[in-house]
Amino acid sequence: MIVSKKHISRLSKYRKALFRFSELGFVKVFSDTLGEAVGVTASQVRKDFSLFGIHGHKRGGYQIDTLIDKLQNILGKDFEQKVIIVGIGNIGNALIKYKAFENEGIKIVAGFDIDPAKVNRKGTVPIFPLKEIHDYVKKHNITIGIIAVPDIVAQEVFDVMLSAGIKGILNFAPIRYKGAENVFINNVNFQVELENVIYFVNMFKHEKD
Amino acid sequence: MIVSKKHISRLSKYRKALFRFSELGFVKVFSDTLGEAVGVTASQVRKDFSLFGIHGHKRGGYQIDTLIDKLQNILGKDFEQKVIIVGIGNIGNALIKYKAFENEGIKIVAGFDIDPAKVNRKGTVPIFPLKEIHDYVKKHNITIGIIAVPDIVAQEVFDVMLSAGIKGILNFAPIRYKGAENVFINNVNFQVELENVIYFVNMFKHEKD
DNA sequence: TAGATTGTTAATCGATTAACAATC
DNA sequence: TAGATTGTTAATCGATTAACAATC
Repeated sequence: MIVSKKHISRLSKYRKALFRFSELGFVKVFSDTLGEAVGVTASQVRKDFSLFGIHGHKRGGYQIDTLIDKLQNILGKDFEQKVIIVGIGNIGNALIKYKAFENEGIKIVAGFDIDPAKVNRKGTVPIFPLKEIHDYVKKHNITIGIIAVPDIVAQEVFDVMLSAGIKGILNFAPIRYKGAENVFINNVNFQVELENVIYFVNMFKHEKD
Repeated sequence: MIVSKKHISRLSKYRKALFRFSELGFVKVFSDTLGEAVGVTASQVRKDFSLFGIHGHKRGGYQIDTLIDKLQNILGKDFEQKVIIVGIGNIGNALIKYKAFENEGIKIVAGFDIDPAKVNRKGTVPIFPLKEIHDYVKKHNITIGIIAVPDIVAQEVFDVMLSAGIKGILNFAPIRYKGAENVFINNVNFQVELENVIYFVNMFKHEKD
């Protein structure tokens, strides 16, 4: 079987729950306890671990610290993951300041924007002109980027990022990219997510009639 | 069959593509054209429409404007959807300023925060103290809210929102809420989304060895 | 009419859950 | 040993795709 986004999303949640358990002083955990903490079945937990070659002890459950180690490794927490971001607008800025990344081995090392007014080479996270992205990415061996630019320029920015060597993108522009064969794209679309809430709330409303 | 998040997300994308087609002067569309534009199969398109009672013409495809009308109705675009947001930090602010909502029948009508320094009753989007949320939501009959507060206060904020009458939440706090039986929650988790990109890029890297 | 496209049913694929033998 | 839990296989569930009769 092949690993899917759902698998990684669950591993991420297991990891988080395990840190909580560990802080509470627990040393081992059972699949049903962990499943309950994360909101999945015990079967799901064991199946997921099995897929990634993670083994527990019959009757003894899983050792929390070794489990965390394995998940750290799978999720790329052994090294700091360097990420760049293009588009220093509202969302770009929010992500740069997003605290959760810092403690999670994810570091936004630089931002890029076409607007010269946004450039700031001396900030905690330096912001460079977009045209410098190629050299920066090559020089620092960056493979992951975030797109947070307006729709109209998204394809153009995407092309530049790919040619610079970016292999994976977290994309906030509601766009289907052309030439996306050799790059992993993960889309986040606020409008779609909100429209889901709107639909299901309205459904519930009408159900009651 | 029951309607899922995936259905609504696809309808949202069909809708967007249809507006593009319409602007280009097209009046009808076939399931395979629309599918290609959105990145799904023609079967999927027809199945989706069928589920929502949307009918085309054998041999004649679907009339774009009536199709748009139906989707507008399903996705709640007949009326302006009023939304409140709690937590006026980086993400909260970014969402308030997010342009895409404005043209899409979604309006963030008010923000709430515990920090008195954030309060601003006269802004384009007024910001009120959190304690006023109950009265506001009741008075304006709001059912949808966004949570963009730090993890530690998220459950508390959630409880207040529910007691005020909120029925659907777009949630940015990486938290599983207690007492979430009668409310629709849609979670957005930047860390998990980025960890997915990291995992699949690293996989690709190691595959090449 | 011949050809093309819908709408729906059947087949396939994938993901989750249940069951249970292995075993600590 | 008896009881509990893993790890894996089988069963179920759900979502997507294929196929094709209906028909414009």
